Amino acid sequence: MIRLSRLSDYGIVILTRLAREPGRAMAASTLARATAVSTAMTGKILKLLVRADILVSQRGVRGGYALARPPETITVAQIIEALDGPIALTSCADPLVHACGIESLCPARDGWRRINRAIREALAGITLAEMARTVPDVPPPNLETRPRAAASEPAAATIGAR
Amino acid sequence: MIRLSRLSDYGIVILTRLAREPGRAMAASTLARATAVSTAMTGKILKLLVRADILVSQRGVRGGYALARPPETITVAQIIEALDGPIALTSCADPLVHACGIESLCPARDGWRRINRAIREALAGITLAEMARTVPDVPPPNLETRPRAAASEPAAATIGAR
DNA sequence: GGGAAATAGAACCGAACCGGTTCTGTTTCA
DNA sequence: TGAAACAGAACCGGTTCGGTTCTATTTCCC
Repeated sequence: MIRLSRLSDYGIVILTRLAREPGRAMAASTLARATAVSTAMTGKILKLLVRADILVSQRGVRGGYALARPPETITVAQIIEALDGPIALTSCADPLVHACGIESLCPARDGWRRINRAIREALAGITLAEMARTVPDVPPPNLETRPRAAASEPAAATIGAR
Repeated sequence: MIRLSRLSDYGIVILTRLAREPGRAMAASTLARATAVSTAMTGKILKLLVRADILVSQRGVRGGYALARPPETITVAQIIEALDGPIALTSCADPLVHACGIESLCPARDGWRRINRAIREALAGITLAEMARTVPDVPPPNLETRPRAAASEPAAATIGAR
């Protein structure tokens, strides 16, 4: 199956959490608890998202992370690109990389490009705001203090059956 | 980056080749030569595609592989599912698997489903016929006898930059 | 009828990649 | 000045993937 790396997987969960209170900044440790993603992993992800200008960070004692822009303007495609690099099923379609060697002959060349574009557009069409909006009406019961037990299973669990 | 396994990568190339002459059956070795994919790999892929009813096979001396249906009815989604299993970026959205543990709380749950659907629809919207149709007008110069040199690079080469 | 050609299927292996951790450095605030 | 928090890089073990190899079975043709 096509699979999303856990980095992106967790990243989206974390951002979704932040998007529920767009103004508020939260510390990495708090976000880790809120999403049941390990603190180390959370930190790694948050740093990557800062570099991609999706988050802004405040260092120091009262520091934390907050969305750099309104969640309506952040797309899933941007998040995945920030965490896992360019969205392209095959580099065949990447005009920069010439790994193929038989590009000019490759009968599927244009097809690849088409596929990649379809995927990218699909992911660019979903905003973080939409992701956060789909939370059930019931205000999720105080995730922050949820017993650590639930954390044994990673938040947005794993990947397709192999 | 979201990445497509080489199985699917090569598979699409191979099928594209077959789709250029939908009626004709070709031996695995011939297809391998035509696509510059190793014979072993080609064989593996072809067998999987037969199991998925995308190809039909004829055993024995004059055997070979041919499309089981017109290329217009074969979608990229079907091909990928045949070779790599179900298309789902995360199993979070798979109603069968309950790996998450905190499903009912997961704020991104519906979002995942939305993402997965978008991807699946994008891939289901591209048919093998379309892939094959994009071959440049120039009839590709007799791939069957192309010098083996070109095969040092795999056909539809690799995957996003890491 | 037998052998060659071709597919079917499973098992196997090395290596790259990924998920995850740890450590050190820097910034900020009280 | 020290604790809390972010920044960044290095590191490591395990899983998975790409690819090969081997054996069995089918079919055609001489």
